[in-house]
Amino acid sequence: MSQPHSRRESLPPSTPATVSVFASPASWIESDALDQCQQVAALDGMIHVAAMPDLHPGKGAPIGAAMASTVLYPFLVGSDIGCGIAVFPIRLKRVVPERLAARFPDLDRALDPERDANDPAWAVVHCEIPAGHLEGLGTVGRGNHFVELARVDTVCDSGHAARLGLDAGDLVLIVHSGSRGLGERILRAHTEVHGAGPVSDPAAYLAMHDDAVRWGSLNRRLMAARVAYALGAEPSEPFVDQCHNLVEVHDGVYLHRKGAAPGDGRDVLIAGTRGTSSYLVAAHAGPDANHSVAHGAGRKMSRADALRRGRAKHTVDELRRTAVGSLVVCGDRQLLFEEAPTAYKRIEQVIADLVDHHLATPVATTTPLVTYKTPDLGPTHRPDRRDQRRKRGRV
DNA sequence: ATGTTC
Repeated sequence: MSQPHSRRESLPPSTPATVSVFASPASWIESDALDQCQQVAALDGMIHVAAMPDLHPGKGAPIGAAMASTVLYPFLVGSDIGCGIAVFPIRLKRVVPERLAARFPDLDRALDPERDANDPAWAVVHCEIPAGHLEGLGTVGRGNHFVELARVDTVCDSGHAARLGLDAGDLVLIVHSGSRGLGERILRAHTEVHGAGPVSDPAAYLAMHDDAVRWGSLNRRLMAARVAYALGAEPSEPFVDQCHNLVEVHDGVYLHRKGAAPGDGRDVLIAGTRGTSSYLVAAHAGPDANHSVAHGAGRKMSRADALRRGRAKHTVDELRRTAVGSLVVCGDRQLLFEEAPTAYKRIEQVIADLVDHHLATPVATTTPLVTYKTPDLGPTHRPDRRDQRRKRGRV
């Protein structure tokens, strides 16, 4: 077993917080992200920072880290409070990716209780809408968010998979999304007064935070139902739904997760990329890892780099029809380059690091068939001037 | 990641 402390940085004696990086030397971790871990470790009240193998630099705080502290810092969770990944079983009669891709609903358009009163997706809502927040309900958002139809590929632990009711060849919907404008509003309200400082009233923040976590989970269920109906299937209960951006309170300690999934005995889907497999794992991370595991492959390049280098390296067509034969529904060219599989680390290495450090055990892999990002260029699309210029050139 | 955008 490789030691999680092999990369423990030397800390000034005045800083009691420890930093553990759960990655092998073979895994590339940007030094900026490690610097951010040290900056977090130096915050008042910080106890322990556990960095996952998908660690990469974020805005202020690193992404792919679980941070335990006696003080609650909203910026360590970020604006997308409640973001997570849910996996739903889905049964379809015919699986023709091209046909299915064309049937995905418009997940940029929110569900409106009045206008869409008859939408059957509302059936999955069994509670009040958290915070009464209707804006953006049922929408996927942007960035690394997606809704993916995938097929269970390799079953690594047949007993565990059977307990979940999963078998090789089964179809699933993977939904990665969060609390949209609600979480952003909650962080902004804090930041406008306190910046990156701690909350003065943890209970008040946590009440709003918990609403955003519930809203994010409900949003994933609503989207899964919208997609299931649109593809001619019935909605289903998720067998995995884990939030990787949140704060948990344990015995007076605030455990901030930022791109780090709960790893204490739960099953987690660790997302690959739009063009590579994802891994369903049984997570069993202990206190050294702040009870957390990775949440995905992790970015290897910044969005700006991915855009610049991707334009030289890829065509739009190869990003929309991937190496594994899956389709990517995405009418936003820039996003397509930013989210290119080559902009991410290899998911196999991330999983290997978790296994080597005894944080997780693979249960099954999934292979994408159709990944939805944002509505495709429709038949009514009229390219603007810039698009026309690109069309004549490479892109 | 988000809402907003002269």
